[in-house]
Amino acid sequence: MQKIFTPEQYKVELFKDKGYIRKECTGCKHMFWTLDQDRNTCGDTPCEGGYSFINRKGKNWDFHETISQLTSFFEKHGHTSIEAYPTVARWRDDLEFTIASIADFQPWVTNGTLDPPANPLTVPQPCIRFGGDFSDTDNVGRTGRHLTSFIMFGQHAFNSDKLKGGYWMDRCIDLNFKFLTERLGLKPEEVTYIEGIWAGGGNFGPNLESFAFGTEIVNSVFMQYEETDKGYKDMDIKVIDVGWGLERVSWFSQGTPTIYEATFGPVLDYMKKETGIKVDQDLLVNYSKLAGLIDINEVSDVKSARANIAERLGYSLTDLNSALAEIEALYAIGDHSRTVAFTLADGAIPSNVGGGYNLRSLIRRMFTINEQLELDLDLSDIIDRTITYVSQSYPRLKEARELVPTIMDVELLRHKKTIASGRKFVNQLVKQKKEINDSVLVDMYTSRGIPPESVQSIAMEKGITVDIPMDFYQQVDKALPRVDKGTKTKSEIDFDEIKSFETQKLYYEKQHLKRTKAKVVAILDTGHVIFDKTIFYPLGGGQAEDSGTITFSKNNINVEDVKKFGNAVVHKLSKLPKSLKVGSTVTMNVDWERRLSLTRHHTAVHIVGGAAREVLGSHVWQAGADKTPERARLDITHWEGISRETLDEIEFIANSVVMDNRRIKKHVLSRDDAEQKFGFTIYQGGVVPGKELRIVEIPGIDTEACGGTHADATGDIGYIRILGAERIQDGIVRLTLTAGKKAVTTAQHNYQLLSESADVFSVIPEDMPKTSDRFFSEWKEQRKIIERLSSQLAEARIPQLIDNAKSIRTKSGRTIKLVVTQIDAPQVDLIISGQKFSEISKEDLLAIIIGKHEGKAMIIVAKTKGSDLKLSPIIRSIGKLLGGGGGGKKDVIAGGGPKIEGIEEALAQAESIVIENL
RNA sequence: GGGCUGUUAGCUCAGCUGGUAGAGCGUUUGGUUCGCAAUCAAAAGGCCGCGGGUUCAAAUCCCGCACAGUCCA
Repeated sequence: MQKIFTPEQYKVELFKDKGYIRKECTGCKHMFWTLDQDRNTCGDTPCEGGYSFINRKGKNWDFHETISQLTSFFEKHGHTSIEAYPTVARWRDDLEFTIASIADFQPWVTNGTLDPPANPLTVPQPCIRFGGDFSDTDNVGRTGRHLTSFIMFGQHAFNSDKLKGGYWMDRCIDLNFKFLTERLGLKPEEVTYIEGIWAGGGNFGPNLESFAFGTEIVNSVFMQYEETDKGYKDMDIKVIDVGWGLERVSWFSQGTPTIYEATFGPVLDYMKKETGIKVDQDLLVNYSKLAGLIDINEVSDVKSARANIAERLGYSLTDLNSALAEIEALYAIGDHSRTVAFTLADGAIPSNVGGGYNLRSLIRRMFTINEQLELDLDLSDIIDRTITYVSQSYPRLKEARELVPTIMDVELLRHKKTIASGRKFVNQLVKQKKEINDSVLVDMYTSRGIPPESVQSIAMEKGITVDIPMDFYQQVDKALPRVDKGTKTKSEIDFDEIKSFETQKLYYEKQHLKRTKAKVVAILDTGHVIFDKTIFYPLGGGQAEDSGTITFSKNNINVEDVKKFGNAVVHKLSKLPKSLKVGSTVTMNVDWERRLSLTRHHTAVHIVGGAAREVLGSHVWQAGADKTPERARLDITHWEGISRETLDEIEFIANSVVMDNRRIKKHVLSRDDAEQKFGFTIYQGGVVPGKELRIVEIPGIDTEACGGTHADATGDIGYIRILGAERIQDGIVRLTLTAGKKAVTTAQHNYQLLSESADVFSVIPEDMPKTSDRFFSEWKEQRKIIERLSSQLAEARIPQLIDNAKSIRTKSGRTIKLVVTQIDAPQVDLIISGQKFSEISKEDLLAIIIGKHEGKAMIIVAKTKGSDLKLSPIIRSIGKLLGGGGGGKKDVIAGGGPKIEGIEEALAQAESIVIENL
């Protein structure tokens, strides 16, 4: 593979024109390009011995200025600036969050299905990375440069035969050089370019990284090849993928000690003022220059890297840590606040699963930092200030403003509960004198969420030392089940085979067409058929596919499945007549009842979603939906369960919209117009790429980009009934609903249930709650009375039992008094009798009570309290006669069996069994 | 998506390898006290989350479900 990357390939026009020299770095041995004859190192941080731009006087661009500098520069050079995508990557099933600017265009634009919104383009894309090399969360704040959210200012050009406007390496590096020198003010000889190979996601290509003053400023990637089974080949669409790290550019231009001062500006200043935290500025600057050497890829333990730096600065590690701890805490909070603001604004909710879990962990980290360093910051307020600052460039962050305090309160409460329960659990272990070993620590962490450090400090208070094993997280990993990466089920249809076909979609153009003629254009090897046009709606957008029949030469053939691949709609038929050929004309008939029901459910889902947003708040996003003819499901983001009262409220609004009989507008708009007019909430089902969007607008309640079938007016739905809500996971509530005829039959069925129940009590349905409540409390009262009475009854038997005792002599020569009797009563009853007997009787008394109750035989054997008689063998022998057994450890033991016909024999043999066994 | 915990009195929780459901706090009543705090005594308060199964017998064992917590992807 290396072979294809020749020096010639990297030699762009700029290098030729300006006379760049290609050299090998004496440090890292990488090849690099420079104008400086005398330069021997590539420019990368380790090779330069740290950052030299810190405290350097530069252009001093703050966050917002950096965005506008980059935007205006590229606009000037023919790029279109598009609005950033949400940070929650709804349009992708392989990502939770947007992690790079190019992610906006994957997979549809990069695989050629859809044209890019503009070419070339730039996009100031906020990206979220909770882990990985770029932003190991634990180290955010400590390395001076890591962030959990950052703006990747994407500079992209798409190159293919069809697309216009693309460019390749020459122009890209030319622009790069212009920006660095003309805008950022660097001297040409200060900039170096390092050759590299970038690979990811099955693609690879050359890249050139731009360096100056000991830091990488930007990486220009040229996605050119894709890996296949037979090696590699040229991509159909070659992509310029340049992600300008916005914060990094801003930091470079300001020369502040860390990226955090450069990025969080006024928010960081406020936190410093509020907490009174001051830092030794010289130390911070000196530390920061060297901090660039911390390579978290190679030095997994940041500690050892810091120890190294401490030594070079003439500090002990402890002193360095304590000198920087507080300011680093503020950095981390600044970073986390921004990430929380971005993700909440785009509809993420903290959760126990998925990306929401990352968000929760991050919020908890904020709490922990705030507590441990006793910063006493109002975190909701910090996030709010972050929103104020960042929203100057990203106005939609303001969406999160209302939600922030609620979410933070809910999360804080939860966090406190977890900590409290951990404390209790540890105290218990200490009290029980149980050893707190490694496996206990692992268990505490994985099933209760209590980190080992907490266990340690709680145990410490009790004077117990707990050692945390060095490989703790490896042990955790080991304790977890191996994750079975499910292989994707391959579609039986070969996409390449049908890529070129395009079916006219009459289900959009003539939505009410129940019947039409169509011509076969292809019959696939798999037996699927493609027609020139279709009225069958294919599975998609959470809406089930249509069914119906195809009439061909007087045959009615069922349509079993309809799917869409690219622009082709593929039908699976129940049978394939031999005479059916390409060119044959058929008649299509759609099952209209089914379609109508699906349509009503789909529109109902939009209305209910809008109503939920109205009632619960603007944080409500669709997290999934499913519509079948029977019912519809709508998953929405919300942090708590929804009560029936609230559901009723939502249902009421939804039905008011239905009764308004509002006209539903369906129009195709350009993406820009649609976003401009309706905002990003149109992407409830995910961002749909492409220049044009099909917009379904239900005035006053909901507008979405949607490809489903919809009613013409809300009144067509008839009636919407929300059946229930369940929390399918933290942060997501699933609403189940029906519409139209199904809603009516459901309501009828519900009433039937009520009325049948009411019949049982012979009351009218209205009285049911009162009546069932009365019956339940009466039942409870009576149960108590029965208990009391049977206990009295059981007690009353005792004197008689003792009087009837008969003296016997056992095999071992012991004399005891025995009473054998039959009492038919519940077991509990007999046990009470036995117990009273045991308490009252003196000398060696033994009672055997045999009885039947509810078709089963039971035995109680009771001895005088404190006597040493062994009862188990006796009850087992008698139990055998009844087809069962028995046992116990106290003075009164119980047993029994299903054979009630054995009772007489048991009574008869009881005495001899006692003699035999004692 | 895959695991692991948990669910018992109004609250916080015990309940060991199946054999009559318990404690502390709170509540009510009564005593001591001018009254309160405090303290003593007594009482009330449980479909042992729901549904199945195993067993003579299930809060306890097994299987579903619901709800809650938590870890990993």
